[in-house]
Amino acid sequence: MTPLNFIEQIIQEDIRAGKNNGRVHTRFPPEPNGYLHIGHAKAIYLDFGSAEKFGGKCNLRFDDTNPIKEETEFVESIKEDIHWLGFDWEDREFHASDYFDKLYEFAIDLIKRGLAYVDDQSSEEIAAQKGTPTKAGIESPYRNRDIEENLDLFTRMNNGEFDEGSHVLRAKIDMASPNMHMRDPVIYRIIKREHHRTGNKWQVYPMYDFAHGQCDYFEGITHSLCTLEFEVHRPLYDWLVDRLKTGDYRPRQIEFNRLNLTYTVMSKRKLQELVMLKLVSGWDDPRMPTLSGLRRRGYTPEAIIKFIRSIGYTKFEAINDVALLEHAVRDDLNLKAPRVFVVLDPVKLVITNYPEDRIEEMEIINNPEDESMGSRSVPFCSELYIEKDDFMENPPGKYFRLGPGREVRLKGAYIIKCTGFNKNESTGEIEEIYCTYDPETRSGGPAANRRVKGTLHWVSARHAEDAEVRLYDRLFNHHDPAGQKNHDFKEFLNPESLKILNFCKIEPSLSEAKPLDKFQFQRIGYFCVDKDSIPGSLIFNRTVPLRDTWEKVAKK
RNA sequence: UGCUUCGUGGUGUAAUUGGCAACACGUCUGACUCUGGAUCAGAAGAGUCCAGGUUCGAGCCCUGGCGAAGCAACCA
Repeated sequence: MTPLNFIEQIIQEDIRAGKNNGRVHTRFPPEPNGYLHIGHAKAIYLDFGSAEKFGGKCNLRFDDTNPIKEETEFVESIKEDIHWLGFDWEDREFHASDYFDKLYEFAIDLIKRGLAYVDDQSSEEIAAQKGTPTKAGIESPYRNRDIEENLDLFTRMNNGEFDEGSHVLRAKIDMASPNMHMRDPVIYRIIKREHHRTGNKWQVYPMYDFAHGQCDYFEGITHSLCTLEFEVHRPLYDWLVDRLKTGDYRPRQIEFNRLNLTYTVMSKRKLQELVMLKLVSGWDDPRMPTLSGLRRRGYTPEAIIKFIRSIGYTKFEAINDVALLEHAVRDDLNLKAPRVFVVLDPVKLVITNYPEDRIEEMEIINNPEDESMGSRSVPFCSELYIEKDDFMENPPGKYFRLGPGREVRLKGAYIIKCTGFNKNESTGEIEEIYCTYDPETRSGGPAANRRVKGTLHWVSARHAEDAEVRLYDRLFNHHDPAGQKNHDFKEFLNPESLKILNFCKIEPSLSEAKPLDKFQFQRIGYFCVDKDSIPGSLIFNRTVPLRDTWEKVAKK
């Protein structure tokens, strides 16, 4: 049992205190103006997870109060991503726009109670009167218009009689409040744009602050969980709910820290910028922290949830090390991903004493972590490919792989000894390596236990197929690209975040792999079949490399 | 010279009627291994932003500082 986070503790106390008859009902309220990212996954896990933990429910509610920014395309991707993560809202899919009539009525009610007024000033004038955080604002000349005039003007605003920006409806609260959000906030503005759900029914649309708490109230939400930047909105949230509610029930807003990850950016605006400027291939580019990007990269929902559980929920604005995310996905894929042989950067290896016309089928275990995943057979012959990296002409002592005169194990096959190599003298490149094999050392054979320093993966040159492999790395080369004063985050894009390898050699069993299938390329990393693959021309995305201690040794 | 919130190993999170600062990631050893993976064993690393106070005893309570973030969209 993991201990309850501070929000779950509050919920538990509310239940004990009998608030809202002990009900727990949360909501996840995305704005359909972009794709969900891993920060949303943190909110989703809290919203759906805590409801589930206390026997409550969680609604999906699209916060679609601004028709300029929102589109149906995003609604579909958001639903797909939530389901992918493993959560379900059953029949409770709502939209803020479902409540436009009720919100409008409430606005009328506030006007009638003398708590809202129409302001004819421009946004610049209103902003100028708002004051600053350290200086009180001044009241609008329209603040004390009479109720009938307000009613008439607001009605005409919605009838389309006025231009956008010419009038707004404001709540009448306190222009001297130390909280800027209480200084007569705008609650309705004129927007003459077709809404993706209500069409042209409305000419006025409520602001976020005028919609969120009331929608919570209409839906019977008990705990409205959001990120820290809404902390200063809470007095306004409560002010509005207080004027709307008729009984004891009331929703409660609680704020938690948003998710920040090192070496990436998390704001929707910045992600959108990367997409628009084509600095990435799209919202689902495998380097993006979007859920669709992570999915395409090869992340599993289980890995994402495990990561989110490990970072917790607090009020401290943290930047989480992406290494923790990478650990979570390795941990998950280690148990799930079948092992296969793929040579990324091939060099030909010829076994000179192996009969040229002979082919053996080697039985290879699919996953040493899970026997139930069985085994497969991999063809072996006298011509193989191994990694260029796995051979050195003059290897240092700590190098456990192949070099002149050295012995290594070919995994699942034989021990071989290097007898020579062919080097292109003009380029310095090794073109072919020559070895002899010891027939007694076949895996499971009489001399199979002989110890050698290294084990290499390989593929048969006569059976291998070509594939494209995309090596993804961190999108940025600064741990906090968005947090650098006087620098645009795009300055820190990592020019090596994608390397494409075109003639990688894959073992024959992989030819039937389907998009999203995940594998461990033995000794290299975890990879996932890309959706752009077509039969006979596979593309693999690197999810994350294996922990590689040789790489560390080599750097020293 | 406002309001709100936050300061615990490198990173993140615990320590819930005050009781030896714990866990995970990362780092570094070593063992094992037909993946330089995984697994196993171990180590280093904070005395809790600072200064006072209450107390037998303070990360936790009190006072005063310091530092950081958010807030001045007809965005959410």
